[in-house]
Amino acid sequence: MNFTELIETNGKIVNKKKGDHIFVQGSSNTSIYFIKSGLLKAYYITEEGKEFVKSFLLTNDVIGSLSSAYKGESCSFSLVCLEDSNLVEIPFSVIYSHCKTDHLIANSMIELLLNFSMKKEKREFEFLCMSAEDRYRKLEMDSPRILESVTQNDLARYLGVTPVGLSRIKKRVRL
Amino acid sequence: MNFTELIETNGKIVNKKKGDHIFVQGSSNTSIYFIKSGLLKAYYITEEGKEFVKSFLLTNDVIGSLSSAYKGESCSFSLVCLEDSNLVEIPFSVIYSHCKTDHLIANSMIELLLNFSMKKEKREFEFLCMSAEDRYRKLEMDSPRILESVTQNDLARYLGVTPVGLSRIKKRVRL
DNA sequence: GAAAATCATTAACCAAGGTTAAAATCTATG
DNA sequence: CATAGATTTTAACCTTGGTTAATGATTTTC
Repeated sequence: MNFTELIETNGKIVNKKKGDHIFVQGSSNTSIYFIKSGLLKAYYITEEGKEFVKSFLLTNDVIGSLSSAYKGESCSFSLVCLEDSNLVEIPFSVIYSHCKTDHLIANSMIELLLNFSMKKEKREFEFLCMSAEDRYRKLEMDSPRILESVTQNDLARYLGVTPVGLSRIKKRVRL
Repeated sequence: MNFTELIETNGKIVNKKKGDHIFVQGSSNTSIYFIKSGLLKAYYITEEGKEFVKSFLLTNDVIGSLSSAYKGESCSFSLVCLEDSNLVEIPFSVIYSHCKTDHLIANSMIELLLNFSMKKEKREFEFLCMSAEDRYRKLEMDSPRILESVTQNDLARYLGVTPVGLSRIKKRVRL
C-alpha cells in the first residue's frame, strides 16, 4: 500500500465552512489533516490574550498538532477555516503504526517530515535574519495567493507585527 | 540493525578543535553529524555580511545541512566549533538508503525528524510570540549551559538582537 | 608580562514598531 | 438602503532596539 492509498482508505473527508474550527488550543486532537481545497489559519493565543498566526494552509498542505498527536499533550495552537475548506482527516496513530511495518508508508512519512522541517527552517531564517518589511516584501513575491486572500489583521499577526505596524510598512513599500 | 549500530558501523569519528569549521555556507556537505561532546554554533551570514546564530549544538544533538544533504543544493549556513568537539559523521545517503529497506532505521529516522520538527516549531513560536527580553529570560531558565558557555555576541545573534541590545536587556533584567 | 585583540558596557542619537484612539472604508445583512 | 460591525488608515506619543563610537574589562598571543 502506498501513502496516498492509506489516506484514501483510512481518511475521512471533512467539509468545513468559513469560520469553523478544526481544533482549538488546549484541547486534544490526534489527527493529521490533508488540505484538499480552501484556506485555513493556524494560530496561537498567548497568556495575555494576544493572537499570533503560525501559518496559513492552502491546497496540498498538511497540518496537525504534533504536541497532541505525537506527544499526547494538548494542542499548542488552534486551526480555523478562513474559507470553506475540504480536508481529509486521518488519525496520526494510523499513519504511525503503518510506518512500523510498511516501508512505503515510512518513507513517505520521512519525505513529508523532511519537507516540513525545511519549511520550518525557512521561517526560522526569516524571523532571525529579516526585518518585518523584508518579510512582507518576500510574501508579496512568493505567496500572492495569501496576500490577496487574508485580512491585514491576520497578515500582520503572521509577519510578527501589529495591524497598525503593517499598515505603515505597506505605506512605506508603496512609495 | 538498529539506528545506533548503523551510526557506529558506518560513522566516522571526527575530532575538531575550537574554531574549526565542519562546513561553511555556500559549500556542499552531505553528511549528518551526531555530537558526542563539545559545543558548536550553526550560523548564517547574510548578503550584507551580518551574522545570525541559527542554533547552538550540545552533546547528543544532531545536525546537518538539509538543503545540501537532501536537496543537493549548497549549505545555507556554516557550522563551527566553539569548544573542542567530538562528532560522528555519516553520509545522509547511507541513512536515507537504509530507510528504504530497514524498518528500524526508518522509524528511528521518523523519530528524529519528529523531534527536530518540534524543536523548530518551538523556536518559531519564540520569535513569533515572544519579545527579545522574554527569549533571554527563557534561555536563562531552560539552557544555563549555553548562557554560561557562549559569548554575549553569539548569544545576542542567537536571540535576534545586537550585542549592544543584549547588554541593555541584561541590565534591565538585573534590576 | 606587555601588546594586541576580543568582548562587554555605556552613551547619544535614530528608526522601527507598539499602543491607543479616532477617522475613514468596506461589508453584511436586516 | 441603512445601520451595525469589521477592517484599514492615520496620528500622537512611547518603548525597544539599531548604529556608532568611546571606554573598560578580559583574553590571547608573542
